[in-house]
Amino acid sequence: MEREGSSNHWDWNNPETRRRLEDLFFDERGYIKSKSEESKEFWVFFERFQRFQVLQKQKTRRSDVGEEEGHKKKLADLPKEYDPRYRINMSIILSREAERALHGHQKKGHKSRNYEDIPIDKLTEFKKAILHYLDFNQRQSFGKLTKLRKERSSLPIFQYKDKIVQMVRDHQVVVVAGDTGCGKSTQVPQYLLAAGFGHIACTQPRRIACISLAKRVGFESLNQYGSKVGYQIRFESSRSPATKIVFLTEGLLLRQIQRDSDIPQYQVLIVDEVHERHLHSDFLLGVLRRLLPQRPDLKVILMSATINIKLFSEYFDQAPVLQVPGRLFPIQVIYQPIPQEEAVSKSEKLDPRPYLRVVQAIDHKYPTDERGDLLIFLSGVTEISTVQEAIQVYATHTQRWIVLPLHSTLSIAEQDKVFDLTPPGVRKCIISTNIAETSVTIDGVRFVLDSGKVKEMSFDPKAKMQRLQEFWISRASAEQRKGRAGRTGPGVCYRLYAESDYDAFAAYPVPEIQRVALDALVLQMKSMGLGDPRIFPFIEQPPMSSIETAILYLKDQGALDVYEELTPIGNLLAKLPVDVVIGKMLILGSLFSLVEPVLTIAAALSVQSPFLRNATNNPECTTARKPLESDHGDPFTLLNVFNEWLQIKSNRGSNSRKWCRRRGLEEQRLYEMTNLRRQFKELLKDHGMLQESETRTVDRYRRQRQHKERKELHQLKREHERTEKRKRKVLKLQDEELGTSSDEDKKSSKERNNSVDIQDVKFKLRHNVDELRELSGAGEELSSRQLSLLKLIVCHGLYPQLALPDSFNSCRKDSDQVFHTKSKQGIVLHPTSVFSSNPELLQVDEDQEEVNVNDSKNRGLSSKHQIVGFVSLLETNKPYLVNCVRLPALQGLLLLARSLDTNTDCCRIVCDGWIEMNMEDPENTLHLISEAVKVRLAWEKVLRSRLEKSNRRDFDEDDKRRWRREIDGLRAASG
DNA sequence: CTCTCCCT
Repeated sequence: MEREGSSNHWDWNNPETRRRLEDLFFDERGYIKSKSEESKEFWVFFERFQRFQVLQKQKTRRSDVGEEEGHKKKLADLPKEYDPRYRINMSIILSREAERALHGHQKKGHKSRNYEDIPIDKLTEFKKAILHYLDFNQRQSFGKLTKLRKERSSLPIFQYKDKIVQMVRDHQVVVVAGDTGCGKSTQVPQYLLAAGFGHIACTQPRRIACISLAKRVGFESLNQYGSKVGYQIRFESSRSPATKIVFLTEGLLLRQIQRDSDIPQYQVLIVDEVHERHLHSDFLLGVLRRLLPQRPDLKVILMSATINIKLFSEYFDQAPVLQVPGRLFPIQVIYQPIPQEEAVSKSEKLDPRPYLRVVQAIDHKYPTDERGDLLIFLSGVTEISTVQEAIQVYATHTQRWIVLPLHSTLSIAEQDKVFDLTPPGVRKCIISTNIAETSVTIDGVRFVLDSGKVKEMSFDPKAKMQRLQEFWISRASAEQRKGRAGRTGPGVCYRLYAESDYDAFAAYPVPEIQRVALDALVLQMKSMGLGDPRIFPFIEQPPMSSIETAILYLKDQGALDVYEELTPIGNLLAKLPVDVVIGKMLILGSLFSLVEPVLTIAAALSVQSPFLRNATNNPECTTARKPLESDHGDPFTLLNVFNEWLQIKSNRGSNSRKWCRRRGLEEQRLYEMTNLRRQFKELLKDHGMLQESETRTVDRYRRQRQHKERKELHQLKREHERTEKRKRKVLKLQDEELGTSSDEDKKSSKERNNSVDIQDVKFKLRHNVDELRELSGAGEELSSRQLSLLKLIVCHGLYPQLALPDSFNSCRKDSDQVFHTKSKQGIVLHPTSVFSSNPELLQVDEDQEEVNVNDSKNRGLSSKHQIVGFVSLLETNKPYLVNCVRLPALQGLLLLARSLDTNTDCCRIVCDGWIEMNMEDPENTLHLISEAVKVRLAWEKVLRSRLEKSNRRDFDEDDKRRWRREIDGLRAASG
């Protein structure tokens, strides 16, 4: 009776009821884990199932069709091949408690559990629902699996499956050449795994490719391998001991080889996209060629587009080649060379008219209800803006296009817009750099418009200057660009050059190794014991002058000795994943109690600038940025940005995303910096340059709070992962009258604020913000003494990258300030530099002189003169100094210059044979020089002894005391 | 008055 009664008032939706059922049926042994994401999914299913059953009862009350049959037909579209044999054996899915409850075997002692008021028919019903749920899921998986099998077997490469396996069995090196869409990157690793190979690594030039390939391959196997497919990139890994296939970046594999040249952890190495000819992949091929005889059991598969295959095959002793056809739709090519008068416009600005004409032609020729977006390839950001402006006018007028720029200096949010959808009858017009050639793949592109131009970085070894210049693309690039039109259907490629131009293009782009500075490469080669880099058998030799320049530079920097062997410093530099310049800062920085800001600056100079270019036009942003600017130079501005951001981060309740947006900062770059500085710190510790930090004592209250917060963060992360499915937004047309964009921005930013900031969650799981803030001293202002030491450390890293202001600068306007280096005259400040907008900081201000002469030692000397340290020299339209620091000339040069020459009466000092200082007080000059020499000797001694001891961890107390004394002396003298 | 693109 009682049971009947409670059954009538039964409510499946009662949370308490649900909790109790979960307790009873879901446990650790069960297929549905209690409180798991799956249990949530189950309840969603359950509600549908209940509704369905009610419906079904009404319909089939008098029908002969069994209830169960009915469900099966309605619940899912299942393939005919499904066989109920695949069903899970029910007996194992229920917890013991549940079985007892169902069979009424509850023992007296278990009364506390109190299931008796749950009616037995409800228990049975619930059990049935679980059964259906599991069955439903299995059928779904089964359906997915058959669909995937079909897809996989329709890939062009599928025909060659056995052939590939056989070739790999028979040869140590195999080349697989296949064009876009043949499926080589996803299938080859799986074929090899299925054939019994294990420990498979597949390298990719880009991080995102590693993640998406691991995801795709994991998905194709329906995660039946579980964690058997994974990826590993810097700072991120989904690898586990069970991983059989790992996708990793070329750079990461090279670091692994540097640690253990035999890489015993791998049996098969697949090097993908070798045709792209990146510095890393060319080097990796060289390293592997050396390794093969030592590892006869190692299998290497090179994967390439069908480009220049002979080169790769020959490099590996005529390795066999398998060519696989690609799968692209046909693409019509239309050559439309730019008329003479538009090709060379007077303003030297790109003429957008030929581009606009193509857009209009598309509107004219193709009905708006036909699918297809347009992708325009241009060489650079300014070109994109010019063309964008012109097309936007037309787009606003016709309401048929949404114009989107795409390049790497755009905020990540803006880059992601190219994946959004358009309203019906509207096409996307994506105007892009070569980022869309390989790195960003946009489906749905039907039209490609190719300018035929690309900007490429080259290197001038004489001035140690980077040069960014525009060139014609290669035929290979032209084909790659064209191919972007045929991914989802037949396409059209408009080329704004003549077919004869195309024929005159180079066949391939110049490999990176032949264009860039090889400092880091040579250093790494030395550290890997690869011998003389001049005679290393690269697949294609870099210019000998590049190698010589690199060796000379490394010698000059003390990384190589006269025999071109690694010095202790060089050895350490080779292990730091940064430019030599940054590595030197880190090494010197670790000798002082100023490591923390040095770590931050080194990290900041190793990532893309967090300052978004777009925001420079926004006056609100520039005002909000003002307080972050440092008088001392750009690296210090970056330091301020990081420290301020960290303050915001550790302040619960404040929104760092909003803080960044207001200042036009890309927060992602700050996250990257946090990861980098931690890696630097750990490497310096590993090599004995820093002492292990004492474990901090945290009071119990705080520990509890941290524990609770972490739990919540994990919960948020899981929640996010469950609901992750990226929803593509529908883009809006720009309003004809006034840009509704600002309104739109506000709205979308609000929406974004409401959702979980997953980057913030991940960041807080990875780093202890409070600890980070306290350790990095983010809240504290540096004393002027610390600041001046910090500058010296930074400039010691930069040395000899120093520039002198031209003596007539005070007569020039802000943007025309001229500087000189030893090897290059007439350089200007990059407009992003603080000094560019505040050039007076670098000028000798006669009024200020009075104020400065309060230090007796410096009386009458050029302490007011400033020299400029810079991180890099970049020539675009003009040669620019990038990332500048100012340094008091006298102090800086005395402490940094390689050579100091004086005349007999000491009224002149010539530094490094090019900077001359006129001294007013010869007696004091001598004193200063001897002080400087003392400091430099101490500096060197400390460094050497630290490096020599770096293999031993046990510094004795005497050492420490001595170092501290010397460093203090040094600090006093240089402050 | 401004910078192609990756990566340890």
